[in-house]
Amino acid sequence: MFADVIVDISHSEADKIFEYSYSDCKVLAGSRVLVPFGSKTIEGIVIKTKKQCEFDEKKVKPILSVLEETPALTNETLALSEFIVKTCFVTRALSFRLFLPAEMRKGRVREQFVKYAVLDENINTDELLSSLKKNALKQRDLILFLQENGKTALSYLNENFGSAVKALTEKNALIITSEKRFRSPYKDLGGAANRVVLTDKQQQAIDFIEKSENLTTLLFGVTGSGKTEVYLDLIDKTLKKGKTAIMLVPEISLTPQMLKQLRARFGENAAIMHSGLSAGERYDEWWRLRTGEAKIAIGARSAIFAPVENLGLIVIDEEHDGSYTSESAPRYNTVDVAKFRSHYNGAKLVLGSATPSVESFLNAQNGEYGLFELPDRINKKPLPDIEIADMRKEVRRGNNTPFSSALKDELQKCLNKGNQAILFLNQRGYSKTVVCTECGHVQKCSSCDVSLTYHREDDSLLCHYCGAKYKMIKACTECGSPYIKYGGFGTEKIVADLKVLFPSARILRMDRDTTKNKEGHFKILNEFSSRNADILVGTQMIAKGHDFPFVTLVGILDADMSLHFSDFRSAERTFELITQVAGRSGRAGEAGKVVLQTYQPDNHVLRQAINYDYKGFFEREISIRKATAFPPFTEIIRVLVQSENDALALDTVKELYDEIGTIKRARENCFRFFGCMKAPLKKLQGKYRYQILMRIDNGNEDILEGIFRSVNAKNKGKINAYMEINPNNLT
DNA sequence: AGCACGCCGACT
DNA sequence: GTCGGCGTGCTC
Repeated sequence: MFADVIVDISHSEADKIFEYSYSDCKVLAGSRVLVPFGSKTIEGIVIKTKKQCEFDEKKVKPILSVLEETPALTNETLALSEFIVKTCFVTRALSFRLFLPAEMRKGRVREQFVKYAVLDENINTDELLSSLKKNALKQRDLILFLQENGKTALSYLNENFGSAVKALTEKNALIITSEKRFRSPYKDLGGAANRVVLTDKQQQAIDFIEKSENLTTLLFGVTGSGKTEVYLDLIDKTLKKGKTAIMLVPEISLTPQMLKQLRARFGENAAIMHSGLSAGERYDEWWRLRTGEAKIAIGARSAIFAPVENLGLIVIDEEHDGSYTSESAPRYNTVDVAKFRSHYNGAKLVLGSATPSVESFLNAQNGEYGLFELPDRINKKPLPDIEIADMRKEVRRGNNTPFSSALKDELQKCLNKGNQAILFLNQRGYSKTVVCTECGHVQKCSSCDVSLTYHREDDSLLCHYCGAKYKMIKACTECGSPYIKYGGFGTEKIVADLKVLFPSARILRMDRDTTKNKEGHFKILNEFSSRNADILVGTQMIAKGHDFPFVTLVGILDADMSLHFSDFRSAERTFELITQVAGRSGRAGEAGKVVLQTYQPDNHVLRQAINYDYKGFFEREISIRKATAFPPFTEIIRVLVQSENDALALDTVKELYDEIGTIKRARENCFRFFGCMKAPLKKLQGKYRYQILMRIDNGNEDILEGIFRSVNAKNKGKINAYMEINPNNLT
């Protein structure tokens, strides 16, 4: 017999089928195998078995061994991997890695086995008992114990019966078996599940999704509308039908509270796939899903590749979230992968969001998705009032602090009442830039084309792009002047200023710097939710998911920041961010309040956000996208070329521009160049970067293949070139 | 990805 | 004359 094998080498030259022979019937499609390849032995995956081989039979080598008896990939995941190869332009080896826990490759994790002992059934226990010496009481007890309890862990017996175990083993009275043990994380988190009675609206949502003719439903519900209960109930129902489910949440939402809730509700049926797990735990959770012992896969983006069979439901919570698109190859789109699995299995797909991506909402309007709305908060509390603070007026009045007078007043009121406040600023560090007042020189990173951020905590200058750390300067590095000015402010400075304004307030800061150690997030969130602090200052990461009942004030310090990105999605991002952050205010007790500081108070995105007018925002945004021919009506393609050698990178990008130009000429009507230029970040981590931006009309994705081949051919030596489709950020 | 084979420049 | 630079090609 022969097998088509893909070897675990992610290189275009090795990205093809290699045929091997075998006689062992354990070789199945999807099996991981060990094969000789050139002078080495490597791992590979069988994609097909067959009776005839197409290659020169004399040269075909045999498969050395099958790594796991259960094939790691199923028919579905094999097909899905083909889909990834075709749509993400990656090698098959790389696509397979999505489906396997990292620990599985190169045998990095040893499975844990537990030994059990049981009395040999062929032995007459009465005879055995009477044959014992009178003082062999322990052996007697052990026999009686095993008679009563049957198979028991050897470690337990050794602990309680000591040498008697050894004695009976020597008499061949015991049969020792070894069974695989699964480490199950968060096992102890269980507790009583607090069953919530569903509201009529939630029940309607469930009925709608189940009865809908569309496989996909967009569940459009404001923050706090109880989407999670809808998901959990749907999962319950899926399990009762004997099917499996996948639930995806943004990485940041996988809090211990959430895991606890899920464990309480689903017990061992849930497998949690989380970056915080140890290698062994992750590996075991994967196998629990693969063997069907666990039926629900819960995790961030990558959990969409969970090895479950008989899939009945996929839930993607916070569907619009940026973390669902992969930043590195394979650059897959999670929603597209979910659609593939949903179609393959006839499984329902639920996309939930308070601020759906314009693409999803358009699909819902077109009737491609079902649409169900949860317009009210579950506690009937109105969404908090958002007040705009015009920072231009503040500056005119001579207020150069990061706080508008409105925000200061509200903070004071909030603290007086003993409530909590959250201040949001998407900039960590103390000051964004360090500028010389004499010559105007701005301190820059030596390997990136960006200014350095001052971090007062460790008195250093950090590059937020490559992580480089420099000593804080005493004088300008250009002119030697000691007069240095700070430009722009970050979370560190906000905390420092707050301490002056409100000396008795207890303040916490949550950003990448304060959460870098393990469980850092949870410690801060715990401190805050147990009311050990009054004000929480933070970046992006405080925006979603957390429910703090005593927060009555949210301050958005610089609402404009995300509007300035040269990205077709910046309006969408801004709307989403404001809605998410505002949703943290007034969740339980009294009505919440939001102060939004901006230099462009008339901006339509901000106006619509403060009125929670998603549909108004959508209508406007979608008409702009249509008029300007941007996604979802077209696809934006970006080719990036980078090299430590500036001239080489420039030459290469020009060559590529010419080559792609040839492709374009054959398809003029649906292909447009935006140009060939320096990347917005000309230099990053010591590499000079150039890009080609272009766009193709929907339905012409076949063009991508040719572009990809051109781009990939440049990848050798000191050149790194890659292609992105609808990139999330243009840096 | 590795490793072999192969064709041109600086030495024991 | 050889030793060795890494450019090109192959691995079932």
